[in-house]
Amino acid sequence: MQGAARQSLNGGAERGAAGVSANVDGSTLDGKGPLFGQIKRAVAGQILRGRWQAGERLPNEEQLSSLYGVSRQTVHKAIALLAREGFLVRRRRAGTFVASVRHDRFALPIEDIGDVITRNGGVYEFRILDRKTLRNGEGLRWPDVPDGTPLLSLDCLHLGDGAPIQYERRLVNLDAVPEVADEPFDSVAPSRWLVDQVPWSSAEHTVKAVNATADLAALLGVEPGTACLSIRRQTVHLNRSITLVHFLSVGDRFSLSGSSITDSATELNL
Amino acid sequence: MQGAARQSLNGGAERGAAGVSANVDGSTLDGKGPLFGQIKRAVAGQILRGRWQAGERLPNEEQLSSLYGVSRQTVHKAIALLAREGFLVRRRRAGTFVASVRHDRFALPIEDIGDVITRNGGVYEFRILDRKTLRNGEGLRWPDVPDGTPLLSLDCLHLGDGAPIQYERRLVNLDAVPEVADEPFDSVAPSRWLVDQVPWSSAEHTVKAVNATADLAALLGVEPGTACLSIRRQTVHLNRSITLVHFLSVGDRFSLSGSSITDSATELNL
DNA sequence: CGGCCAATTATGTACATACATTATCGTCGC
DNA sequence: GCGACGATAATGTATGTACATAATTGGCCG
Repeated sequence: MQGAARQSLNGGAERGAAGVSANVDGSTLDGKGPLFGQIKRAVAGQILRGRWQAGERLPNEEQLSSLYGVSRQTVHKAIALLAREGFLVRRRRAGTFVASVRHDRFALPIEDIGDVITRNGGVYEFRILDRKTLRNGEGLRWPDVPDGTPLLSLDCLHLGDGAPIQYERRLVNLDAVPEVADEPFDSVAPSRWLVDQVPWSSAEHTVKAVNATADLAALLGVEPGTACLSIRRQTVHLNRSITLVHFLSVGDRFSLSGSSITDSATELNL
Repeated sequence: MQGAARQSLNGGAERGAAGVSANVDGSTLDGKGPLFGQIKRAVAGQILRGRWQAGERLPNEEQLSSLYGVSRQTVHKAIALLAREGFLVRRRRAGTFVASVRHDRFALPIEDIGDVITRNGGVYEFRILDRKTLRNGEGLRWPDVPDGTPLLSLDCLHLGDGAPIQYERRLVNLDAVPEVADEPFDSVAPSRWLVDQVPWSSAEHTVKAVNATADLAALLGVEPGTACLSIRRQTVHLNRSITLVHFLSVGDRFSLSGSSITDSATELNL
């Protein structure tokens, strides 16, 4: 059907011929989905199968367009996407190269702990252990926020089926989110509330492993020294620091898992 | 200069006029960088500043194009990118909507431990502690690979400035990567070698915190029970499992850090 | 020989146009 | 009223064309 669509799109004859010449070279399009996607798969396939080696230079857009029998823009779109996904590196005038270093990242979901517990069929609760307002620099300091800024400090415990899973220590910038001062957090957890209130944001994360202190161990109901996953997150919105939060989770009750960021291979069905 | 470029691109008069009409609506382009980027910033700005609320419907491409005084394709490119980045949701015939749920993920870099140490000015070494070949199911089992598959098993220690940083326990599928059998790994570490050999792949990861066992603690030179970051990674290439690796790192000598996957906000300078 | 400058080449952006695709909406007929 | 069905409105894809931008290349000149 897609093939048929293409036929009707561009009066068969010419592009049909071009298609044939492409096949000669072993660069066949599979006819599934949009043309640019077919080009992506074709090119990615060459790379994944090692026919185009790392560092090697690809034919230029002009050549690829005649090779596959499509317009340069269509090739451009496909190649530009592959470049954006990290498969290729492009340099003007120099050409397009198979990326040599996989600047690989893996993606871990940032999820509300409540969602995770609920999704896994558990019963989620949270408790606010402590709540106070203070000014930055008095007793503690949040480096990325000016001294004297009013802050809301929250200590919170998240439980799944009654068992403590995660301890949360949070600071919220009251200059940036003054409404938070009036929120009792008796039904909705702070993290959830913030997600709902502050529409979009970027964040920085650090993940490490720590041994539970005596206090923390008591809260989480484990032996002191138990390994805990520590996730520190700072959220920024419109260049203003919104919240700084530190999650501590019992190692064997909580983990992060995810797949490679470039789901291209999956996407590309290769 | 960009502004000037645009002037010369499209004979000043007409688009100049369109630009003015856009300004009336408060939707001014900043004139920095490519047009589609300006559109992205303008639209993302509306969202980030809450003028376009979650779930709300945007003007269609036609309207946006006359609003900003650019062609529909340019609008399309900008909007399609924002949609890909998760800011917008698009449905044919229905329109474009501000995404309500932030399907947020954060990205952590997967880097060669050697690179990390070297980049931080340290001296990197590694030692192969144990190397043997075996068949899957004999003594241990890698679930995603058929029983009986020949495997290479490697135990490896990574050191920074002489201090153990990370312990690596790895299985390599010899059916998928037979060349690995002949590689002595006396100068290049297994992870590095595999990255170089197996061109592209996707991977699954799990991160958690564990307490060091006595053996592990001895290897890493820490007290038994010290919190360690555990990263398990399974790599797949062309639907075949390549390698299964387990990294264990001393909590306070190693951490993962990264930023939100949608670096759009950063990208967009908002 | 070395450095500067101009030609060249490859990618990047923009517009116009056309047609494809897909839901939704409304209408017609039962 | 309700379902089928076609009109319609939105996004999605593809091509042609033109020009912008960047960087390599090579030649020219000192």
